[in-house]
Amino acid sequence: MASKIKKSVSESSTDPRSIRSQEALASALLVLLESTPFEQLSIRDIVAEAGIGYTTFFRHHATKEELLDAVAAEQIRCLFQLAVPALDKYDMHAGSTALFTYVHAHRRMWQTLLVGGAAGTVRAEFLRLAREVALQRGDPNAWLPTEIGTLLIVGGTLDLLTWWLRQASPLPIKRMVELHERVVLKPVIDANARKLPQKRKA
Amino acid sequence: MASKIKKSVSESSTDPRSIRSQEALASALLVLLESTPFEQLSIRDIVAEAGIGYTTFFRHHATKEELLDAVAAEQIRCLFQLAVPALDKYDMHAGSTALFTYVHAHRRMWQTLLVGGAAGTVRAEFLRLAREVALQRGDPNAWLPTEIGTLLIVGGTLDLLTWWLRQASPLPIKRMVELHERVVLKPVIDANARKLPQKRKA
DNA sequence: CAACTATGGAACACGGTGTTCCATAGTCGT
DNA sequence: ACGACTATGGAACACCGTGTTCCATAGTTG
Repeated sequence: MASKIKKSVSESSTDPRSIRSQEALASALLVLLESTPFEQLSIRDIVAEAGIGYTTFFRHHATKEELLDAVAAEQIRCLFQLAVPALDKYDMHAGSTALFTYVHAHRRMWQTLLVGGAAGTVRAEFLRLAREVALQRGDPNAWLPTEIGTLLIVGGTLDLLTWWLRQASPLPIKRMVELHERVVLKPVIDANARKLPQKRKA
Repeated sequence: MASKIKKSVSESSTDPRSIRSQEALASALLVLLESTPFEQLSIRDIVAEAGIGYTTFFRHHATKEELLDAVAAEQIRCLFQLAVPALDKYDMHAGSTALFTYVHAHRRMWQTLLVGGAAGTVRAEFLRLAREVALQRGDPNAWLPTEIGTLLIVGGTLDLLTWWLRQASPLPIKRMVELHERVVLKPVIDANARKLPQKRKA
């Protein structure tokens, strides 16, 4: 009882039992998300699927949203690594291709994360990550505010991905990459390259 | 007790009392949304604000989501009317300007609808309306699938609006319209118009 | 083996949902 | 103004999910 400063539930102990519980919760959530919208899941559903006790849930996460955040954040980090090059004018094609290829390879999982009720959370997390990168690279003097460029690229990319994941017989990766580059990436990159808010013609 | 086919709560009676209740609920929701995220609102909160009985709520809406849908749908229809011309290549500027002007005039309300927890619902409803329009106008042979064009324009526009509504000291309407046209509308319209790669110039 | 720690589970308080039943007050046709 | 109709408010209720506390137990570590 020495220190009572923080009761943060994210202690992430190294105890095997703790780790097992955490992983059981994470994969249980992913399994359930394949058949049920997130909002409709109760904590009891999740612990039942995970095979752990109800009380134990709260020893790891304060709410089910927190669990979702943790699960989604990890998957998103993976995807984001691949997507970053797409922000680079010269690596655009490679980045875009890697992105769609990866999503296609894990189609089912991304359907549950992007098409289902978790979409809002996922989108927010992506934006958070993207903002970090954009802050370093962004040109403060660009015609297009960095914030907006980030917003439109992340938003457009996720919209495109979500649409793609909904299709019963989806367009080929090549085609999606082409669309992505031309309608999402290129317009923003072009707008970014254009400086000259001051000297306006006529 | 003759027919029991449907218990649809959307009877929308013409009885003055019924109408008063409906309107009280709608404006109560809008008031509460200005201070509280939608998910955190209980039906009890809403009926208290509206000054009607708890039971009465269920005589008009099965869930609070249904109430939100009804309220949002009406506001969205108004905004959409103004936004439609923006989809037209030649009315683009007028449509875009009308859109941002209208939102600015009702800034507070659109903040509650677009920035808060209702954002998902609003986005979905916008898309639904846009799809109707796009289906009639869309060229099935265009390089860009109509669905995707719609998706990107609606998504991009709402992203832009949401960002704008978040700003403490927002950019002027003129500037937003310029951004909107160049980074959201133009790229899609261009992609729609041509089947070949094109050289864009500043 | 012994100290530690995570777990499972029961019991509980609390709050929101949605229903039923009924007395009452508002509405409408005549 | 009167009577038939209908929406309302409210109480009582069943039900379910959340989140806590307490404690016995099983797993972990040295």
